[in-house]
Amino acid sequence: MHHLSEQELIRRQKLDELQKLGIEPYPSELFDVNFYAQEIHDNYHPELNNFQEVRMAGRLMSVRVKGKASFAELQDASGRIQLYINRDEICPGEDKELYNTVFKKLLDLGDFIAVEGRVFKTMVGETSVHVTSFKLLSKALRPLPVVKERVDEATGEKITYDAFTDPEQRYRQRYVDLVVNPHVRDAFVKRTLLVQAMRNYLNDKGYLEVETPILQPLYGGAAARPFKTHHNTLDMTLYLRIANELYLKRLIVGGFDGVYEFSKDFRNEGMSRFHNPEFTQMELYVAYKDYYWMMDLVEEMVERVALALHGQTEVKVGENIINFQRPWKRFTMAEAIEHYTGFNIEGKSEDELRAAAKDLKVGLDPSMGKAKIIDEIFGEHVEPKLIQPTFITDYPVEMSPLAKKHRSKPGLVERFEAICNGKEICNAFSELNDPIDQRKRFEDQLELGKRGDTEAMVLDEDFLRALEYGMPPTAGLGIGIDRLSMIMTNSHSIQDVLFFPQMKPEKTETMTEKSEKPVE
RNA sequence: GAUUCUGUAGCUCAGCUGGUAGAGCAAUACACUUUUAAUGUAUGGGUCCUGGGUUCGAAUCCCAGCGGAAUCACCA
Repeated sequence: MHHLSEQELIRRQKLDELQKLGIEPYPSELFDVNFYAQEIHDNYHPELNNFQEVRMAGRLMSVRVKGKASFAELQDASGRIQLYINRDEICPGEDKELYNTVFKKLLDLGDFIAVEGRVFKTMVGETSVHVTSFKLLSKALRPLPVVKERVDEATGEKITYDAFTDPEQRYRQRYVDLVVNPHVRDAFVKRTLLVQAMRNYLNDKGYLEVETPILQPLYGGAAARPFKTHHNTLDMTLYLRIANELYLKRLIVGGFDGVYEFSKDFRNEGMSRFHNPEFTQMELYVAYKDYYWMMDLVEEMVERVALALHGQTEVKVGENIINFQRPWKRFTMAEAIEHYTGFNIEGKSEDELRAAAKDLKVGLDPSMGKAKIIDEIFGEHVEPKLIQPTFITDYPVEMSPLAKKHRSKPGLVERFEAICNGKEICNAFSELNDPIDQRKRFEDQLELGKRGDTEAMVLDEDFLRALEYGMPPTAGLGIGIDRLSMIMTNSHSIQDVLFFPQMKPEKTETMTEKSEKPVE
């Protein structure tokens, strides 16, 4: 156990004293809450005399003792409400111990308590609960950070004092962050609303939410390095999925018309404010559709998400106001690159592209093929400039081994990405369903792998077998839930939309076995 | 991985060119029956991230390590 601070020792002493008084600090029986702080604030009217029998529970977040009466603040799942506690009402007889000792001395900030009482407005106009009885529900042995707020009378702005801001502590002890930083809680609620809005939209369309393997014998469906693990009984290598694309397509082969999955994916790559080793994508596959149709769906779905979260299509992100109202701009990749660099990539050889990249000061390494070079130019000179939601279409075939050849433009595939606030938020294609072509694309990937591309895809023989049985023409989509959440909640870092972002171990002693590097 | 910044009380932070630690909130005690960053008075609380080095003397200077943040590069 860690070294106990003075305050922690005092709280443990109080625990003993409570028990000596016959008060159980961690009672078992339920407490039947009938109202939350928010609904009282929203609906209490003194002239209606409503909320006269409330039972509430939550954390005690501040106490102002004023002699024989006290004010306190109770924080429940919806917010805070002030409590008014009068000694002689809590303790009608001669024995004032419940007020003088239990309430004033043995309760601490952070304790969970239950109260019963009636709602009223104080002389200053603060809606409060006049407490008629209270009960300890759970004693807190560690002090929470004490964050105080004041409303500036001149400007009406909220001023926060002693905010709990240290990023390391906030992420490592997210439970504390959530208790004392209401805006953190709001961002996570919005993330959940976002997922619900998408799920409702997809269910309304009649698509089937499914689950596919996270542990996969072959990793596929994206260009990324995987996490590798081992199954003892089967004595075989398994990978944590980097995508679920190939499994969802197998389900389309199996006869489902529309399937989707909110998928935790894992990529063994660098971390940054945009990247966490595990992240969430929603992948959707719909039979008999193409990528034009899918663009319409994405616009409609994301617009609906913005409306669900903000009640409007405009969302403030950093310095920008982003408007998700349909229709979004659409450019081909060649158009976009030419627009921002003046260079036309169409019909160029690898050497010509390499030379152009050099002129544009884009760093390359020798393992990069034609497609990768184009991707680099795009990533450097175009993507960061696309702030409003924009579709980029028609990618080089080499960088899209699972997308169908373009119906009219040789060397390209029917693929689009939506870019927003300078970052990709989704990736979609008319899915490649020609098994002969798919096999050739996998073989090209193997070649790239031999050239040193560690993210090249591996050949999945079972997936090819499925395609050989026949897959209908299908439109597919992957949409990054974390990225979209960041935009929709105006979050600077992915850590602000993940409850428990990946971090280094806290102490060297707690460090588990140092993992071995996989031998490739 | 590179560069820059950073680690002091439960929290937020001061601490100058080296002289053995400070504030506000929180805690403890007392007062106060409609306060709200409540107030007033008093008190306690520190492995100054860790380990070395320089020095009569290190929170401060130097080296190494551990943790964190920002920016940059590859990936969603």
